[in-house]
Amino acid sequence: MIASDEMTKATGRETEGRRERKRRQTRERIEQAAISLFLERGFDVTTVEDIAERADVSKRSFFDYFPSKEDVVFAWQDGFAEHLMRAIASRPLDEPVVKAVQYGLTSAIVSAADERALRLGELIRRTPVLNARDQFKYAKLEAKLTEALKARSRSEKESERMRLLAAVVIGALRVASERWAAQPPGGSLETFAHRFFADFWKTLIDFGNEGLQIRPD
Amino acid sequence: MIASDEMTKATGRETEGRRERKRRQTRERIEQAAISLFLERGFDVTTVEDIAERADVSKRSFFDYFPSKEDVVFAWQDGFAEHLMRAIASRPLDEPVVKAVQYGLTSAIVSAADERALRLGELIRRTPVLNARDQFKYAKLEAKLTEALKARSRSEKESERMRLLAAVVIGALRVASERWAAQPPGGSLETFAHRFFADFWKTLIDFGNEGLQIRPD
DNA sequence: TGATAATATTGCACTTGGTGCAAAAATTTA
DNA sequence: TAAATTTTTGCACCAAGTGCAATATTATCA
Repeated sequence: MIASDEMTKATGRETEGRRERKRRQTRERIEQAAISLFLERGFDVTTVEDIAERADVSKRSFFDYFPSKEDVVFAWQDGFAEHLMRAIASRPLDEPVVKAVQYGLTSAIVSAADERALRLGELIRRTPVLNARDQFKYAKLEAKLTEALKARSRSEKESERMRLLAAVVIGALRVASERWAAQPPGGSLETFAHRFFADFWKTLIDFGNEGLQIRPD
Repeated sequence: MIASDEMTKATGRETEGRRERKRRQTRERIEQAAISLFLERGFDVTTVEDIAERADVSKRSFFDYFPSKEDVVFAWQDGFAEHLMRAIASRPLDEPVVKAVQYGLTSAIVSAADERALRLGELIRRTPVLNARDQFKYAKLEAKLTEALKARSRSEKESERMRLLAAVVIGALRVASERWAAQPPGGSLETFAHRFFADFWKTLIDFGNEGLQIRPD
């Protein structure tokens, strides 16, 4: 139990008994074994037995730590949605939603982008079944974002707009992550995000204006 | 072989030998058996053997017609992307892209929305694994749309904008399908689509304007 | 400390989706 | 009718995942 405070590596070591510690260690061992095997050989050709063997646990135990093979790849991402929710909730209520979203997303992105994320991103991109699941993650993220935004809105009308904002902004997130991956590495992610969003809002206006010109054929 | 001309029910019956005819009939039998079982009992609890039995073929033969259980649900959707591509390609090149997209999408939606689509939509919505795959479909659709739009654009700059347009518009499609499903049935889909888009473009402008106000904290 | 309760780990049998292959059945062609 | 082609099937097999009961480990408390 209690996977809630994995962040308490330094602070809560006193309260972490042998049981919790061993369980955490085992989980980390499994995760490391799995990821390294995935990167070495590929996701599909790596069997759960391979992973279990390298992590020195039984195949059955693997499923006691992760509900599926795929979940090993995506477990670390779980924090992203939570971070985003918290970041948005922490913005002042009188702030324009769009601004709250931009800052929330930027904060979540920056905190999630590390070395491992890049390598896993590569793996996900070149593995169809992981790719599919990644899209599902975006959908769930969109749902959570919608929820967070609706919580800020006062009218029904505004709520409907928030659903649209979430959809549009998660779409932007997908594009942004593509562009960031295609960029020469080393740049500042904050700067990139800021520029991307600025361009994005401008482009939205262009699209909107073009769309408003449309008259029935 | 030859799944290419399934539309030739009336016209090409002379050229369709016993082999092709039986194969088509078997495929339809399997599909019907599967869908009806999915709707009766649910997707997860229906086994391929159940389907094969109701369709009176062997389990092995099922996989000769469909690569996976999920594919039975999504096979019919394959036409959507093609229709969209064709619809967009048929719009005049000097037409604003946004207009071409709106009309292309509307056309594809209208042609795809039938009785079966609604019931399958319900099934997909309440079955997580199908839901995931559905999201993947959207992603692939987005990729195809991007491709179609980039084919229309002349500059690199414009190409990048097209990637954004595709993302934003497919996001809109997701929201639109939600709203349509939540609506009292019986209305005109064309009218609904037209109104939705009009509202959508206006909302984009609002979001864009809000976004442009953002200054660094 | 030692007994006992709680939890973690494992082995094992089982179900299901999916594939490869070769034999058998149906269909077309000569 | 015989030969060639395609379809269908049976069968053995692999891998993901689950349920369950037995065992081992750790925590608790008298």
